[in-house]
Amino acid sequence: MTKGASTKEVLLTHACRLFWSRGYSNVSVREVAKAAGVDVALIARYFGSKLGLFEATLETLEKLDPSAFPNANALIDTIVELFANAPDGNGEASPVSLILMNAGDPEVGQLVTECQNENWQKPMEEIIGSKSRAAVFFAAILGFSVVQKTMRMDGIAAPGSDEHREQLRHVLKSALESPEV
Amino acid sequence: MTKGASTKEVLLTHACRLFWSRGYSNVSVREVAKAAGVDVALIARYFGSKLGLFEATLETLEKLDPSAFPNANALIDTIVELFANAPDGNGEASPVSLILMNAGDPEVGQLVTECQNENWQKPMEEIIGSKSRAAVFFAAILGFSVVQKTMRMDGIAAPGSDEHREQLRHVLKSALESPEV
DNA sequence: TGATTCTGTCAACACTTGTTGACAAAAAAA
DNA sequence: TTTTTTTGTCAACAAGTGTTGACAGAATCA
Repeated sequence: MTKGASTKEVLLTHACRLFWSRGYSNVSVREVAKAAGVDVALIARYFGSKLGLFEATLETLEKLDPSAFPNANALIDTIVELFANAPDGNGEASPVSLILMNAGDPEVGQLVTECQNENWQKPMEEIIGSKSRAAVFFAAILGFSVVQKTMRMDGIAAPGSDEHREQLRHVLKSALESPEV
Repeated sequence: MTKGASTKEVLLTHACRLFWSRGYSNVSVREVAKAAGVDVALIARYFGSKLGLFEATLETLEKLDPSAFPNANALIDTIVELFANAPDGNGEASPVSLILMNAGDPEVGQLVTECQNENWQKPMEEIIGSKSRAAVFFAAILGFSVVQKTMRMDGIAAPGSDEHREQLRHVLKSALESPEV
């Protein structure tokens, strides 16, 4: 447990790691508590409930800031580097794992969908300037993320390599050229 | 319950619908049994266990037959029509929801990954003739599927419309032009 | 016919789940 | 100091989980 961090913070840290890698329903509050090295009851105290804890993990996610990107190409650059520098797949949080892994539970699924919409989708639409292209753009990110991080397909080059950057860049670039509807 | 179908078949039908739409861990055996209108114990009898029942649902999935596709364009045509004619999102089985919804449970995740690999990925590689392009191709299908069926983004045109076909076709076509690595 | 297998019902099992409230120790405030 | 608030511990609850075995009726076979 991180030195100096409060119990609440420690719980939140481990909850993020566990929920984001294995999904809401595959992680029990007892497991989170154990990982954090504290008692289960403290989750109820600090976050009200398991769902409250999950919500708190969502709130730690940063919102994409449209003003930080002059155009869509700058967005692509950032995303490409983000994927290139990501540790390759072990319990790493990614938009996609969050969304789909939790789509099975209606209550949780709605939380995740709203979070995705506010933090990523809307800003992307603003940067890209097209609702349909933004949707296709996001689909590309999502698909690539799953195939790379979750499924570890060997058709995808090693993260960090030039080939990997080219693959992802090509996908994102062509998403921006998708037909507007 | 479908007239004339055996109990085992009825169970399997409802298991497919439930598991594929909400994921393994979000569906209990009692729920499957109730939907099928039979007793819970029959699941153990006919399928051995819950995991056995899930495995059985995977075995009902058709393998993609490479010999049925002279080239990659034919594959695209088929997929585009598949998506166009799909009922829009209610508990419909799609490769993607299967894969990610169940990635949280190691045991289940492995089953799904193997199934995907055998039934779809390998045949696609054979048709496309490139491992890396096949991976990107699959990523495109996956991303598009989630965004359309699970998230229902309104940037994606209505399934069945010409615009929808154009969107998907563009995505798949450009995946085939991705850099080989 | 009787015997045997198939099919389904029921109650219970051992276990995990999220959640709660009583209680103690430590810290802060009076 | 005494009092109050914070922080953590413990045991237990009610509900749900997958699974099991004993049992009864129906169907099949001898």
